[in-house]
Amino acid sequence: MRTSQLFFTTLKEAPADAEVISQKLMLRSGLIKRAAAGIYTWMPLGLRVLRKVENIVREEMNRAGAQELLMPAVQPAELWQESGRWEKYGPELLRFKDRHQRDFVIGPTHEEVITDVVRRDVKSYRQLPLHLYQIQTKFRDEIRPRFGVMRGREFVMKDGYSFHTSFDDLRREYQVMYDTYSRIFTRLGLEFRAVAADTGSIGGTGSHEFHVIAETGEDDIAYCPDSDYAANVELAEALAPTQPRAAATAALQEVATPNRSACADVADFLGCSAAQVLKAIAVVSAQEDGDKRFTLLLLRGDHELNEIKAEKIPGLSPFRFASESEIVEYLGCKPGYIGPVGIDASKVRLIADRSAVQLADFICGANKEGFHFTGVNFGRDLPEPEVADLRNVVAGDPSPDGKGSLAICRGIEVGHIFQLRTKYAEALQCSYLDENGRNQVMEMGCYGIGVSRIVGAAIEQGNDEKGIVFPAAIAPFAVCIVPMGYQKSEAVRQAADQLYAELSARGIDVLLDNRNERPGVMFADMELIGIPHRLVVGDRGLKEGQVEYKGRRDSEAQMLPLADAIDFIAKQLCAG
RNA sequence: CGGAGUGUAGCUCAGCCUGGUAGAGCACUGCGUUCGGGACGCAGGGGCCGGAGGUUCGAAUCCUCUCACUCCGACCA
Repeated sequence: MRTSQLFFTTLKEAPADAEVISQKLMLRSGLIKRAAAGIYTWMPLGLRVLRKVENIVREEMNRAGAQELLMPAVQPAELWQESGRWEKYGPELLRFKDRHQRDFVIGPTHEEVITDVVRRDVKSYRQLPLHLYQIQTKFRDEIRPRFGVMRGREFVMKDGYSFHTSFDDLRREYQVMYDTYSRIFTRLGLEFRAVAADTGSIGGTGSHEFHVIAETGEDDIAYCPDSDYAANVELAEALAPTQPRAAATAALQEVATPNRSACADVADFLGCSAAQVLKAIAVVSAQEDGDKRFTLLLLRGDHELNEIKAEKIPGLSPFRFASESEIVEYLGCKPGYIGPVGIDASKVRLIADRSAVQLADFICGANKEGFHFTGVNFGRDLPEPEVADLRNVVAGDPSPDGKGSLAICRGIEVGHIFQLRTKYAEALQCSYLDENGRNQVMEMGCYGIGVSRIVGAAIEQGNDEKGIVFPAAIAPFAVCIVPMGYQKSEAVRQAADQLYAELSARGIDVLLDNRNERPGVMFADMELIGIPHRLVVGDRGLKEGQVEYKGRRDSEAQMLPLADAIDFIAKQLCAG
């Protein structure tokens, strides 16, 4: 392609509302244009990048034996009602009515549609296993779209669904996909990590997320530098301390802590560490009989509650945080000074985190505004509570695999694989006849890749002060030719045209900048849009029979004999 | 949903306090000079100052309402 034929415009300044570097650079380089909040047009240059990502994903999915299909973006409400998600999905699901007042949704995901497809046509165990996938535009009405294409409302996703006659076969395919995803992200040139994950709203058991490591990621990942353990902080287990609880030495004492309600403030005021303070979080859960059940979750003052872990405690789910008035009603005390001492165990359930229950001579609220207890001990001053893993792990915690300690980093979730089991197959009656002619519900897996998000994530990982540094595999063009005086020098024009023709003939994506621009403008644009390899053709070098080469990450350019340039570039591309 | 902020040219912004009928830089068009790191000069095109209503002789500017967008927060005591 020649720049004279390519519709692209670059900006010197990014729009003021762009927050993260990938968003700024995508807008400045003209890869995308914003149409509305979280909704973007992919311009020709950006679309080339998106297509390259898609094609790598497609190639690897096909290689793994999955078949591509394309499902509708607009889906009938009946399927969502059948699966139960019409009620459960919430406002992220964009719903609308057609002219006949029939309900529809714009698909945020396609479990319902694919299950409907498969249940209609798959009747026999002989047709299984089956893995179908699509690369398609999804819509989720996010509360706060941001970070450009990384949390857009409309986005491109590869979603695949596999169907099996047994859990064992599902697990086999799950492993195939784990390996396939690892290949995909490796080919894309991304620094990534596979992490154990919570299964979230889609449900099912067994799940891994694939994260691109980047400071601007929205997820915290706990990993062990000394082993291959990695998990989303949502899931990572906080092990119980190994040493026994220390013996009680202090006497229970009520102390005034006026206007100190936050744990850190109380600790400060009393001259100790927040780790010595017990934090009580009041939650309310609805019971089956409709009554409210009140629970105090006990954590060390320096730890954070992990709501996902708490949701998994029997009898607690679903829960919400107690309102101020409910706290006053149940405990007779304003929030900020509540604690587990002296409360009626028949009315209020006590659940302590594994680390919290380890405390001795600790500090907690006295259920009296402006006062805390010090020298508190479980078993002596209050009953032993139930114990559970309630908190987020923190850096330095022991790794759950027993091989060192955890570190925390940020990640951008670009892939997610699930063992759905029979959740949707059961709801939608997706079954087959086995060898004995018996009806059996299918086992399902589902596997997603955020195709458009990958473009943003790749730029978060690859950029410098000049602009984007694309991995070669997804750069809009592999090579650019920047001629010095294309419109003026016959020699330059001939050499540049010939290089262009030969590179094109080898199937290499090459961009010839034949604009009548000053060199600085061309250099700046080619660097901004992240072309990995650059050839500069000028009269100066041609006199010596040479052209200049510079890799996007190189600090210095080098001269090459003109005759060797094509082979040199081909070699660079093979090298990665 | 709560709080804060911003809406003026394609992009970045000034002007608003103290009302007098719209500006700069970048981008765009033409001409000329320039030409291996985002050139310069001259001449241009482009804005219902987010929308509606009000105050006023007169509103981008003051008041009210509305819409859009952005940021922060949404219970961790």
